[in-house]
Amino acid sequence: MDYPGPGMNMTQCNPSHNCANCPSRQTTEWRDLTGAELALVDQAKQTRMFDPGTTLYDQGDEGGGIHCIQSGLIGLRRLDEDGNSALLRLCSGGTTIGYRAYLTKEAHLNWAEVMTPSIVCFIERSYVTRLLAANLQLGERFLQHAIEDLSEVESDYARSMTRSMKSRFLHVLMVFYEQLGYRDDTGSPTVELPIKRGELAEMIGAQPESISRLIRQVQMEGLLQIDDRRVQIHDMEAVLRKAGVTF
Amino acid sequence: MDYPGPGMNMTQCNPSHNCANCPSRQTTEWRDLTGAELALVDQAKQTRMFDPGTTLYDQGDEGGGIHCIQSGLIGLRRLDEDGNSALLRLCSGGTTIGYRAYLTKEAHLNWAEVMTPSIVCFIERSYVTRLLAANLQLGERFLQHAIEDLSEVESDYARSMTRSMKSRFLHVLMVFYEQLGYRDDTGSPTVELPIKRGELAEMIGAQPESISRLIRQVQMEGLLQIDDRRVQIHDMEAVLRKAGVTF
DNA sequence: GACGCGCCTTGATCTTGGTCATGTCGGCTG
DNA sequence: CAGCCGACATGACCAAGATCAAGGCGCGTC
Repeated sequence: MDYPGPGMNMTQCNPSHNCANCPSRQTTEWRDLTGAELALVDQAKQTRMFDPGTTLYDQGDEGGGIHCIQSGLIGLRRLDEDGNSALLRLCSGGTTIGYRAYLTKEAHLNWAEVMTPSIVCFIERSYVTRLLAANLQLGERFLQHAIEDLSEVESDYARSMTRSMKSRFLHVLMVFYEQLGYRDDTGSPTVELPIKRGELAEMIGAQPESISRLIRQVQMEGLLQIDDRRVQIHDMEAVLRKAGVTF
Repeated sequence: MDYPGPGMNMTQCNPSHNCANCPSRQTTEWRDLTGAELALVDQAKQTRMFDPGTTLYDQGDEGGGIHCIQSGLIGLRRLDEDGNSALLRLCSGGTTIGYRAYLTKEAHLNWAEVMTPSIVCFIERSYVTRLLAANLQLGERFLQHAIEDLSEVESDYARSMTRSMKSRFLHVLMVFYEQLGYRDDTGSPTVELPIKRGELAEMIGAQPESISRLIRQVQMEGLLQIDDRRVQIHDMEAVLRKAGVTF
């Protein structure tokens, strides 16, 4: 595991820090653990740095415990029998993944691939079990997480059945803008995409060539401009409308 | 509300029965309630019979409480801004729906339409809250339900991105066969579809015409035979393979 | 510098599925 | 019985994307 190089878009964190001062903890299930419980997690967790392209767990692996992303970007992929892969979701710092396989005691249904240099903690099954028994709110937090994931996937699913590639493409751009967007020097809404073209394609069930064509098309329509991974939105109104985003 | 007519494929149930002897209760979240808790549900619940085409709740409605399907078939639909509708899921007896809106205190994201004559109980928010406080296992049951729904929707979502219409069509037929299938006099695997063509189309994000064409196509390939709503599977092996079902 | 490689783009062509128009069948109603 | 309506089927045509093939560009390595 190399230390992530300069220029990478990630929070620089000391991997040997403890949970009590983890910048991401407040958005995780662990947010209402007591000091003693937190100390248990600290003692139990294995913190590691991962390079892009590496794997946290494979589809079919036994779900030994829970991964807690401190920083970076993790993609959850699903592979079907014919080798087609879909990128179901991207998870960044402050998210736990693998909780479903833990709770059902079944194998992972997805495959977790590191997309950008990441720091991820792993908490082994037996410790999670102890924590769940000790802290009743923890179970509620997992329920809440499951419900949020469910809402989001269900929306994505409905969208995949009713909207065109273009609409879905614009939608993922808007999701990235919501998470990472800013205004550039000229005041234009701008966002740096964290993933490459082929991965964008996998997010909407398209081929990479279609993404290229969609980019050209929406640029010619004057909706936005994409250079490399920088997206400048020129007509936010129209983009939101075509993406099917409600106000 | 008329009493469902003869010939409909539904469990005949006295709508004024109590939960303790409800045939569907063992598969619901209420399965481990105590006698006293069950009595509370009995007192609180409103049981009604619904005709096909009627609505349990609309997308956007406030999620007042939880619906518990005793018998019949309920479709959960999602409508987008342009009026396109997707049939996300079918729920039958022994399932609770609307728990997400209850738990998040937000509006229903979907729209629940009655597909076949159904008997459905409604339990008002305040009673569910009392039950959740009284019985800790109940929360776990909802967590379990959310996780099962999540797994299923995620699989459907991945399938919608990676597989063709034909594969997805065969897949829904297999799901129906799994739930309702039987062997006819000649021993052929057979299933009576509970919904019409247009609704099959909505389940896979297609148009009704495409379903007609798919039917003709798979019949000509010798995979199966469909007359009206009766499906006879001739080559189960091939159907399962093309549906992407793993053994 | 030459080469290879990954990522991206583009064009040509083909396939899939959508759209539109029309027709049939069966059941229901005046 | 005539007329109507909803569900389904079918054909002709069109459009959105996939597929296949080729090439450009940036970057690391020998």
